[in-house]
Order: sequence, then structure tokens, then C-alpha cells
Amino acid sequence: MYGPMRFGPILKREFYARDTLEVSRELLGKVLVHGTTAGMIVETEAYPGGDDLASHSSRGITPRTRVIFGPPGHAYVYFIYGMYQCLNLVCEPDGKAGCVLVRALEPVAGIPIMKSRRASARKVEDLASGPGKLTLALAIGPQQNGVDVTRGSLVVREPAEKRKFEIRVGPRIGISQCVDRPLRFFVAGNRSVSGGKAVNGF
DNA sequence: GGTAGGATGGGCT
DNA sequence: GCCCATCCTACCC
Repeated sequence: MYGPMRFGPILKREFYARDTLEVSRELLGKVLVHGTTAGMIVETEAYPGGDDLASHSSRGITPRTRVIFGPPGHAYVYFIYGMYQCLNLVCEPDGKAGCVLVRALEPVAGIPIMKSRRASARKVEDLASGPGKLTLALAIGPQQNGVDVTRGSLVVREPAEKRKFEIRVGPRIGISQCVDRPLRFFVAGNRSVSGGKAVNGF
């Protein structure tokens, strides 16, 4: 690599101001950057709101879910299972709910720092191979809830060079409602995708 | 290779 | 009081 932050342009707000499923699919292969750490997005899930009871926003606007109804291109970070944070990116036009859960990254930059934050990870591919793991690896927490991801220290960029990959689709992980909707998207065969062989078929 | 059980605390009914 | 958009460890093939 020629420099630690040599990526393409930041994704603009118009990228996010679209259908949640479309954005979920197109985020694969983009690079999530926070400070000096970065990873390529290899797994996402769509949470379109409305009648999708698995979506936090399906029960309406609350203090927690307010950001999901706000302008696109912002981060929705929530606390789960008493110890982890999950990162979502808000989609759809302002006023309409919809967000994408970023579920896994392939580490690209700042790997030594990520290792220090993820002492239990044995391999580089496991540093950010899950929604709770990637927020630890990139030090994303409640401070980032509501921030604009089209400018500032937490952004999504085009990759330095585009790679070809096959996209697979399946049911979302860890939910109890709407379990049959195929709203999980991942890069086929990528070692950083969460879940392993049983879930992903490789 | 695989899985069962526990950690741990905010959000909402 | 119950429900989680999870992860890690121990343990078992």
C-alpha cells in the first residue's frame, strides 16, 4: 500500500437517500473508515421499517429510533445485549424510516490498532467479522450515534480499486420476527463474513 | 469441525 | 419483567 488512507471519494447523501434494500446491496465492497482504521464492507442487513417488525423503527419514533426517521447518510448506533454496539447507516428520504445494519468488514487499514482493541481475535479476518466486533475494532460507540457519515471522521468511501465479487442473499441473523425475509446480503466466500460455513454455505 | 450457556444492561410493555 | 439486529469460553466430537 502507498498510504494508509488511499481510498476513493466519500459516498454522498444521494447514495443513502434511496430504497433500503438497494443501499444494503450496494454498500458491499465500499470502505468504512473511522480515523486511521478502515475495513471493506462484506455483509449487511436491510431494516426497512414500516411493517417489518424486526426493524426498531417499526414501532414508531422513540428517543432511540428518532435518527432512523431523520435525514439519510447518518449513523444509528445502538446498545445491545448489555455490552455491544451495532452500527447502522440511515437510508430513505428525510422523514421515512429505513437503515442498513453493517454486519462485517474485511480489515483494510489500521490492523495493529484493531488487534489491540480485539485481543480475543486470532486471525485478521476475525477482527471485524460481526456487528459487535466491527464497532470494537473501529472504536464506534454512542458518540457516533446520529453523526453525518458524508463528512467527518466516520465516513464510507469508494474502494481504492474495485474488486469483482458475487453477492449472496439470505435471511437476517439473530431476529425472531420476519425470519423468512431475504434481507441479508454478503460477499460470497469472504472469510470475514459472520456465521461461518453452516450459515453461508462455504 | 461443531454447539450450549452465560455475561450484562438499556428500552419498552 | 421480558426481550433482545451478540460474543466468548468451555467442551465435545
